[in-house]
Amino acid sequence: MAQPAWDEIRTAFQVARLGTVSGAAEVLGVHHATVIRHIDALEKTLGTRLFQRHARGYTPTEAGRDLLIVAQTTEEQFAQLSSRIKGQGEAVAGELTITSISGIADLLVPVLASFQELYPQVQVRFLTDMRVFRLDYGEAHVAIRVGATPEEPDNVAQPLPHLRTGLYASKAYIAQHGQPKDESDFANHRFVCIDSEANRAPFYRWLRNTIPASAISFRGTDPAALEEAVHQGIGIGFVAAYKSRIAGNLVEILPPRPEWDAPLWIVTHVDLHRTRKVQAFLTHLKEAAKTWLA
Amino acid sequence: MAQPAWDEIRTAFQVARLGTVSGAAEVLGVHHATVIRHIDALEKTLGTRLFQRHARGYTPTEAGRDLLIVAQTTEEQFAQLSSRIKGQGEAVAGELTITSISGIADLLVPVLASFQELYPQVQVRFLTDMRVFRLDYGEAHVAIRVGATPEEPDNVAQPLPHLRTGLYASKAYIAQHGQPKDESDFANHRFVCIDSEANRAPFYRWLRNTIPASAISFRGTDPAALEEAVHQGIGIGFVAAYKSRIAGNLVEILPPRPEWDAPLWIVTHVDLHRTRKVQAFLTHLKEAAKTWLA
DNA sequence: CTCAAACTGTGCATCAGCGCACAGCAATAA
DNA sequence: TTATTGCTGTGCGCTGATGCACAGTTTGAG
Repeated sequence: MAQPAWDEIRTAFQVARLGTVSGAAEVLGVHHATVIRHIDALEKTLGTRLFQRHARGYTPTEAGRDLLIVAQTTEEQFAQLSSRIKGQGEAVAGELTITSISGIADLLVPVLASFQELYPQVQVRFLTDMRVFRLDYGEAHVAIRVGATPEEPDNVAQPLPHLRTGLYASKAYIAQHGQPKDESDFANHRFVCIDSEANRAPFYRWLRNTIPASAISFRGTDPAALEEAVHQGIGIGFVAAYKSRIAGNLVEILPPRPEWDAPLWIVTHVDLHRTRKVQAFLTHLKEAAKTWLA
Repeated sequence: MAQPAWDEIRTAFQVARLGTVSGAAEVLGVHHATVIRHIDALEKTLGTRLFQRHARGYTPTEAGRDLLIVAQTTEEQFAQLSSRIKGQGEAVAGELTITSISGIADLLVPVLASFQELYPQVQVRFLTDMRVFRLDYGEAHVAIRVGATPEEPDNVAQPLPHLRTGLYASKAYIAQHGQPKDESDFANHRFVCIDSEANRAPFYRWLRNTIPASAISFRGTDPAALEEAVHQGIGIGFVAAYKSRIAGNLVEILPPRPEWDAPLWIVTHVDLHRTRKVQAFLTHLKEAAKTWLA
């Protein structure tokens, strides 16, 4: 059975509220003939008269009064919704979904925490996964990406300070195997490396080219596991510079080199990029990123 | 500030619910291009994106999810309203407003009582006044009129048994003044008459023509007062035949004559005449009217 | 009684919104 | 890889909804 058009209900609502076709037409900003046609159409689909017509106006029938009550609340609901939506583009509140690879979670979580402290009405969702979340599917407001420049057409990408990586060993490893004198000594040591040949991280390519396979004593697929291996003294491996500073039990074998740097990107979808909530987070993140260099 | 069109909100609601433009178009029975245009227009008036567009569909933003929730309840409200209105034309329930002149209230009230007993879900409003209520202003569902054939264009009028009127005196009057032997004796008696010369009731025209003014000892404007005067023994006067039967303290001076009869009419507005509720009352009233003759 | 104002109602011309058709893109299966 | 399916997006032609003008009615004031 045919459902009535919502616009016709709104027209009927104004007629019931004001009592005249002309008044409703003025409020709705249409010609009064349009109002009459809406009412006629609505009554036809409902199969009942909504109004008693007379020369001085329309008086609602029982059904018309029923519609008046229902549409009244609808009117209010929509008005609230409208102003809420119009306002929320300007308000820093509601959900804010951030995504990144899990490897840099400990870098971001403090930023998220301080951001939430700054804007208590924001509910932060922090999604990390091996796969790349898609902004154009609305999966997140902001993505932190590491690696090559994002090329998606509808995304806006902004650079963050590069993620510096150096070669480290734990104090436990040094105590057991000593510290390499120079690069020629590396063959006599034990290294930790990613298992995948396909991994395109520049420092692992360097490692595969420089270190003989025999010196690589631990391989794994999970970056977090490799990092833990370095901490446990299993071997020498690459660790992000900021993590080594936090850890305290690591000895720098080779300092970070520019060619090992991984570019960090803030990526947002064009549609959401302009909103004040996203902008607030972006400035906050960029501000926090300055301290990463120190 | 411009309010969004309700139809566009409904379109956006279906898109948010189904996730695709095409799906919403099919449900709404319009072309998918129309759906896209509605969304674009709605987002423009709201000044915010409601959906993230991608090749596989539309995923709602925060604002879109907000709209989804609000419009969801609206959808349900309207569906309920729609079926309620569609059904109520067929249901004998809700308000039923009856109107008549106050003079025949006691004739109608028993009918109303038994009707309400028959259909307990009906709430009866019984309006009586000196003025004639106007059906085309929606003041009542059914009017009981007495007198000339109603001529209003949008009203449907059905005849009821004529209202018979006779000349009566109370037993108290008879005890004091005796009973008139014949019409020539009327000049020696006391009569009760309406005060207005303009009153067109046929029996009062007869009275004004037949009874000398000197014999009319009580005049008034309110029919109820005149009737009470007859009961109190002030004089001989016209009383509806059915009332004299009920009263029991009245003596018939002249029996009802056909030329004194007042036509009774059931009048309804065309728009409401077809509804089952009104029809139910009409049949009930006509059935009850048959007993008035007995 | 007459006039003016306010309202409904309708035929007609116009224009905006609609459906249509096609292009383009993404995902899935073979 | 290629073919297929299902989706979005857009220009074009047309239909149906809209605005306009005028007629008819009622009400209230002078």
